Amino acid sequence: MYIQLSYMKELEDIIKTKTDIALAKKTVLNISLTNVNFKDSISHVLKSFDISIEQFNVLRILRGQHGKPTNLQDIQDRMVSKMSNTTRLVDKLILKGFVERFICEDNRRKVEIFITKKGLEALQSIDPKVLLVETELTAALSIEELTTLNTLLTKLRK
Amino acid sequence: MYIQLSYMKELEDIIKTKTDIALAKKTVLNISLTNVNFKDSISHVLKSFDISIEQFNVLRILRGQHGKPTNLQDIQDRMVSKMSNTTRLVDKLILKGFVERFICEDNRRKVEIFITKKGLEALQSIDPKVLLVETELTAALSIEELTTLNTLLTKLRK
DNA sequence: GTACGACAATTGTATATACAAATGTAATTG
DNA sequence: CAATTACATTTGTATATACAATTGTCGTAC
Repeated sequence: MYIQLSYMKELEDIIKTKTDIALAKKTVLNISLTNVNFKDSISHVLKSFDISIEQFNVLRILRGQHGKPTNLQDIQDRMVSKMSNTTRLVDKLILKGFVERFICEDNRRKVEIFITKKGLEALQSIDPKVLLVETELTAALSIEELTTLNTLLTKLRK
Repeated sequence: MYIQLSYMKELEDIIKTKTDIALAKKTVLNISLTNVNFKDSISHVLKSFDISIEQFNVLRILRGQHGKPTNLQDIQDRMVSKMSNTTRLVDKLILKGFVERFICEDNRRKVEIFITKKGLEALQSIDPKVLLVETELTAALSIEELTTLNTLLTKLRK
């Protein structure tokens, strides 16, 4: 009887563990698959504007500054995926005329980056297209379900 | 009264739309952030084994074949993020001695790729470390919550 | 005020990825 | 059976990313 109980307990642990394993792996895979889907769709939209997702994100960060100067570190800290080499990403945006870069007079080690009128106009034409895709991408879930999803994702990163 | 009702209706629509917008954008961002978190942690573990996530995934696909020959297209179809150039990824794995490549005798256009003993051994030592990280990454949610999360993610991709 | 460490950004280099063009093989069609 | 098309992979090239080393600037301690 003792043996049986011990055995049962062990088996329960194994089953529970295996469920945990499967769930953990499944979740990581599921997030990855969903992210690939999202990224592909949004990249596809941005492609016609000759801009990458990261460049788009940086432009939006700069717009959110409302003219306040932004240096490279600020940008990097606020970027979704901390990519190395924000310098060269900004270079690309400068080449396209979407941003300007000045040396900070208070601290000559820093640079100040501003979005240009052209950059703001580009964002204005891109925004609705991206929004449309984002809405389509999440259309399969109700508002309640999306809210739950966001709550769980936020909790997951705690 | 008519005007008021009409106005109310309009406002409701605007609020609803704005909520939708916020939720759609928030969800896309949340997935991206979570994915970056996951990827960073797993990459960090794999780094000590001198292997990338994509290489690790391909090795696992090959192991899942249990000796059945696998060609490049099969691998590509089963990869999470359809990267171009599986050829060069396999090249890296060959250099490390983790896989072997043969020309398929039935159809000389195809190549057959197998995981080697060394590759299987590498996977065996990597697996528990990755599993540990995956478990830690999902530890903030209960089994019920993780199940809900997976259900929602799956539904989202439909 | 000069020597030192810390800071902010840039540059160099290796590797990774995306996409198009090219190579070699097989199947099909007249 | 020669020519054409489709298939499976590889190669070329441009761009992107990761990481380390370097440059120029600032703050501080002596």
